[in-house]
Amino acid sequence: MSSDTRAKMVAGAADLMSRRGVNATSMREVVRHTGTPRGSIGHHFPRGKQQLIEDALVFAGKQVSGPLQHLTETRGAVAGLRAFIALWRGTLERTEFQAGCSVLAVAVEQYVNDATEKDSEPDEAAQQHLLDLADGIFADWQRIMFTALRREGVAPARARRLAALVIASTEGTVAMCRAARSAQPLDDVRQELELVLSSALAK
Amino acid sequence: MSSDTRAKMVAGAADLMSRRGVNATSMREVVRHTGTPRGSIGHHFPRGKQQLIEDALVFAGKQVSGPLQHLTETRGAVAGLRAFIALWRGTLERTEFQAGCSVLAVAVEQYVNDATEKDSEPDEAAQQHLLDLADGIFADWQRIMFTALRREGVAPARARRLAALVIASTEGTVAMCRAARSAQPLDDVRQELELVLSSALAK
DNA sequence: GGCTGGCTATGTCAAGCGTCATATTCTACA
DNA sequence: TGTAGAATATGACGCTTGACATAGCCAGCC
Repeated sequence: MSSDTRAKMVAGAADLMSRRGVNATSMREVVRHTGTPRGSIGHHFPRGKQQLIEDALVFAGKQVSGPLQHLTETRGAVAGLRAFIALWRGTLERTEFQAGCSVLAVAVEQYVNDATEKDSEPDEAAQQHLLDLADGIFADWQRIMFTALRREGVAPARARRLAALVIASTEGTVAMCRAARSAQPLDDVRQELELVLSSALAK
Repeated sequence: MSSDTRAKMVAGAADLMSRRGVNATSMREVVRHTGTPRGSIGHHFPRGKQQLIEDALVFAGKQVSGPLQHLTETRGAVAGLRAFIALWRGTLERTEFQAGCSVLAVAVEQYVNDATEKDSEPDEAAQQHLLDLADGIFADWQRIMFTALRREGVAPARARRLAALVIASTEGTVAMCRAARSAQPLDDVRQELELVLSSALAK
């Protein structure tokens, strides 16, 4: 099957991006890492690395939003928060704190493509597109948490702020855990976030 | 003065790192961007790019911890939180949401040096050192907030958790603001964090 | 069988990278 | 004033990168 190769490339790119970031992830390393043929890149990704990154991003986004959506719908906002954090904790510990969030990597870095030429600007449009994609994924996660809070009676504005707090603090904490090679910050933040959410729900 | 050139290189590297990330920041671009002589790199940074990054990191760390420490000491934890967030908001808006936090960039990326050879491992020790540095800076900011909370009567364990929440959520929010090209998440998160802190202080 | 079209394999290319070596200029002190 | 040492300028080297071109493979269908 052909799309098997393509899927492996996308997953491998997402994995490498979450470990090394966007610019440190080369297409050659993706194929090395996944055992996929180098020559197939041009076939599956005619727009090159930019396209690979885009696909890897939405892949990574769905990997999170899937479980998150399911759990908030079946067991509520607090359970969703716990699952969200547990999911990142799992990623961190499974990889010995080497992998983080590839969406955050895109939001923090600036993708620069070497093989672009002579126009005045490097590739501002491409970078904007990646940022739009990352923004959309963050917004997606936030919307899931927002909906769960609304369903449990939290006022719209408050729900928006709380959802932003949950997503942002978790993302930041994952990066800090990577630096500290410890999951302790995640536990600390989870504890405080649970307090905040349950107190907002009790009102 | 010689150290003037050196200081400009460090500041320029910190700025570029906060915009593009570690790997997308080349030494050639640092000297281009700062108008400093390329040949001086070897003089001021005998250990090369690794050393430049390290110096830029502690430079960026101090730029934040200075004001943060001063404000928490003179006006308390909540004022410190407001200043911390206002500081990042200023950076975001001044650069049209192009610059973020260079410490976060180090925590999210993996620095890979091209010009290393033939040993089995690339440069694991160098990367670990950068992570240690970033971890130390995060811990520094956290300690300042922790101390302020303690001074205002918050129990040690709680103060540690709250400090972690403040730093992590702010870092995450800054990255999200970059992706969204909007400071709205920062406002949302600031509002919720103020609620949390003041309620913890009221106890 | 033969052919066609989706894949794969491999090599080349220009450009950028960090580092090093060398040459030149500047500067401060004897 | 003379001179040593710091600072700067410049070019070369080996390497990797993304992109592209060419050629080989191997199904499925006439």
